[in-house]
Amino acid sequence: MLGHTAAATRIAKIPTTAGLRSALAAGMQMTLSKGEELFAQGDEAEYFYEVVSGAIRSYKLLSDGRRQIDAFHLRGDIFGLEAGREHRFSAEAVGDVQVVAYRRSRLSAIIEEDAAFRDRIMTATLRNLQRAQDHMLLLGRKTAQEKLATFLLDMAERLSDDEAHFDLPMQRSDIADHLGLTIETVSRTLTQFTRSGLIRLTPAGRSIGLCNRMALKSLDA
Amino acid sequence: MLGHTAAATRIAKIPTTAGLRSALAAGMQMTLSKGEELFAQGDEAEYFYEVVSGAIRSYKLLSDGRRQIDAFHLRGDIFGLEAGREHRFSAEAVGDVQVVAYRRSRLSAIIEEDAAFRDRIMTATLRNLQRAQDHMLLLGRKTAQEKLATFLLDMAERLSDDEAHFDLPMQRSDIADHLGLTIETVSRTLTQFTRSGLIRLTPAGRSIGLCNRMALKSLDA
DNA sequence: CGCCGTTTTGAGCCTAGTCAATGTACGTGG
DNA sequence: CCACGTACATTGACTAGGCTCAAAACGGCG
Repeated sequence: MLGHTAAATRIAKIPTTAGLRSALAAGMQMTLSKGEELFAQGDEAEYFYEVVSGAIRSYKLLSDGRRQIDAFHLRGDIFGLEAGREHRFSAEAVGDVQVVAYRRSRLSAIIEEDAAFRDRIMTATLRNLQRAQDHMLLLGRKTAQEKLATFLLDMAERLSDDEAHFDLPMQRSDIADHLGLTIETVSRTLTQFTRSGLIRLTPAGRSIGLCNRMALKSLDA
Repeated sequence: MLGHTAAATRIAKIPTTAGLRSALAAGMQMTLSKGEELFAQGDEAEYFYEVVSGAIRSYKLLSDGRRQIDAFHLRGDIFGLEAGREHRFSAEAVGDVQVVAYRRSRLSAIIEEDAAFRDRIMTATLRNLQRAQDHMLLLGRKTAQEKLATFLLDMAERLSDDEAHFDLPMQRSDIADHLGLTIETVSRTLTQFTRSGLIRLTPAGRSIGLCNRMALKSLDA
């Protein structure tokens, strides 16, 4: 039904470098290559993560394979912290990725001792919630054009310095499963944007230039 | 375009009773009647809230009036806590509601001193995030039938003791704006469920009995 | 009893999905 | 260096699920 592929391989959770954030909030740095799975829905939530470089997609699946990517996590984002014992969604590397893993069992100790780290966790969690709320509005109420416009502006803000040009780390099927569309609709809408002079696409389709941010903003509703 | 009505009136934020949770986590109890607004998107986020009884809808609007209700908050739910200074969504009473308001400015003090309350806040926030993630899957990838099946099972779990019979606090337009559908589709799908013997609807359409939870579960995907 | 808000039902349409084919970039090995 | 294979993206023709517009039915309440 949907463009879901991702034959991800499980990665051994072995730290490559030991990064130190603070005495207690020690994190293990790890590297994942394209498509590798960080954790799967149902896995014990022993760690939570911070992205150092690259992009992580976190997603849920329906029994028949339909996929919803609820977020792309980029540099600085913290994710994978759970209220319960198990991860409620899966997470994979979109391209090559570096993350820092924090032990959840140490969380209460960290929170008790390190006020700054506690604030970061709380703020990051609240920001994830905010993003989720914005995204529910997009999924439930925006048209395909509006969805793509919102997505492009968001990616420009998060990926580029000049807000005008950036390289998408993910492929069309990821975008489709994030926006609740099909790859065909994503492709068609981007072509339409190109023809209208809103954006400029490189042949490979991964590099994007925003030519008319005003028009995109107005499509964003 | 959508079934959005809600001519909500602003409520004066005056405590009716003073409820005490713990020495520091003092909350003001307040009562709202049907349709009253607790706060609006853009308001300063001076308080966050816990539902004592009734239901709160929290939602976002697009410029043309399209509405997405991202959550219904029922007894025990905590909501309205923000990372920034402003509320990122609006909140209204679905019916008559009692809530407890906590001052956000006291939050850091509370967190510092009261470990149990801190855990409740953190857990509540993480649960809100989990609910949001589940709901994104619903909005992005489920059919109308699946959406309604999921919704009914969720409401049964949260509203009824026997998980078989309950009264919906909200009207069709609320359900529609929560599930990313129109009121017509909600109504048609419920009629269809009734004809298939999955549920039983009282004339008013607000009281619902689940006759075949198995079948609903399988629709839930 | 009659009004008003809400829900239900009906008919037709449109946006996005499905199915299928073609095009393009890139890596591999002869 | 080029032929080939694979994965990804684009385009086209057609379909369908859910939306729109419209009207009728229903329930609650003054």
